[in-house]
Amino acid sequence: MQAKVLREFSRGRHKHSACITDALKAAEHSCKERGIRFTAIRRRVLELVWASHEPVKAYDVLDILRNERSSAAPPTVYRALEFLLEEGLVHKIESLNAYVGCGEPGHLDSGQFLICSSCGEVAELDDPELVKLITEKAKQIGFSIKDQIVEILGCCSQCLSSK
Amino acid sequence: MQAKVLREFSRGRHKHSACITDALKAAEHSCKERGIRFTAIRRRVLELVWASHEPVKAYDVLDILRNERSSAAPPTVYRALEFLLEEGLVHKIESLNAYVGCGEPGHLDSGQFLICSSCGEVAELDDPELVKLITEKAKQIGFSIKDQIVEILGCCSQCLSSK
DNA sequence: ATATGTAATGTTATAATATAACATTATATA
DNA sequence: TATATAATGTTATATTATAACATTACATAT
Repeated sequence: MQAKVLREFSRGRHKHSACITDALKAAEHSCKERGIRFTAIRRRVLELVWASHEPVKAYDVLDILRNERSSAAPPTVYRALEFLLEEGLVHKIESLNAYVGCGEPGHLDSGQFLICSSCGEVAELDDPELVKLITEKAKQIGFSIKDQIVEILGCCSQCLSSK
Repeated sequence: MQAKVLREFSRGRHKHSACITDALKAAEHSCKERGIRFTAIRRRVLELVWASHEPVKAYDVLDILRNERSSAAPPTVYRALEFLLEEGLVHKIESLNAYVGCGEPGHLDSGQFLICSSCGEVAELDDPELVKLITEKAKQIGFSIKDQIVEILGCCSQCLSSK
C-alpha cells in the first residue's frame, strides 16, 4: 500500500501560488461550514504559512505582520496559529518549532512528516497503514491514543541526487 | 509481533532507584568502552533525568544543580544534555521540550514514545516493525532517513482504568 | 614530572519561543 | 438596538535555548 502524499517536496519547480489559493479557499469553505470565523488575521497568517515551501516560524510570520498591522504582537500570531491548528488548517512540526499548511484541511489524522535537513522542506504523508500499526501497538499495552506525531528526519530524493 | 517495552509506565508502584543505578552503571560502562568522559556533571544530570518518572525540563535540572554547584548555568545543563543525547543516554521528547532517560542505552533506533497526558509519564517502545514500515514508506518516495521521531499522545491504561 | 593540546566547564549576555492577564473592539443575534 | 461572546489589542513576562569568550581540568607525549 502506497502512502498518500498530501504535500510534496517542491524540487525547485512549483512556485506554489495555486496551493496557497486552494488552501485559503478550502479554509474559508471549511470554516463557513462549521460556522467558525475566518477573520482577516487568521486568513493572512494561513497565507503566510503557505507562502513558504519550508516550515515557518511564528516570529517570522510576526515580522511580516508587523509591516502590515501596527498592532501585531506575539499573541496575534500565536492565537491565529492556535486557531489554525485546532481547525486542522496547519500543522506544527514539533522538532522544528515551526508550522506548515495542512495538505488536506479538515482531514482527520495528524499526518506524517518527512523533513529534509538539506533543503529544509517538509513533505506530508497520510499513511493509514502506519497510523493503524501505531494504533495497534498502543492498544497492545492498553494505551488510548489521542494524537500521533511522526516526524522523519533525513534527506529528500532531490537533495540526495544533487550531491 | 510485540513491541519491546524499554520503559514502562510506573503505575504508582516502582520507586525506581534500581533503574537509576542501572542507567548510571550502563552509562559509565558505555562511555568507558568508547573512551568518552563521563564527568561528574554529566553523571549528575543523567541521574536527575532518571530521578523522575516524568520527562524532565532542562530548567528543572538547573534549579536542582544550582543548589549543589554555584557555577551552574543554562549552558551547564544544555551541554550535559547534548552530550547525553549524542551518546544515546537520554531522549528528548520534542512535543514536551523535556528529557527522559533512555531505556536501553547505546541502542540504535530512537525509540517510540507513549505520552500519557493524564499522569504525565512516558513509556518507550522499541518496535522494529514500526521502524521498518516507516523506513519503507520513506524509501518509496526516495527519502533517506537519518532519524525517526514517534510520539504518541493519549492516556495510559492505569489512568484509563482509574477514571 | 612536566609541557602541551584538547576537551570540559565557567561566565555573561542574549536570542528564540511562547503565554498570562487584562483592556478594548467587533460581531452575531435576541 | 442591546447584549453577550468572540476576537483582537496591549503590556509584560515566562520558558527554552544558544553565542561567545575565559578559565580549568585532563590525557598523553616527552
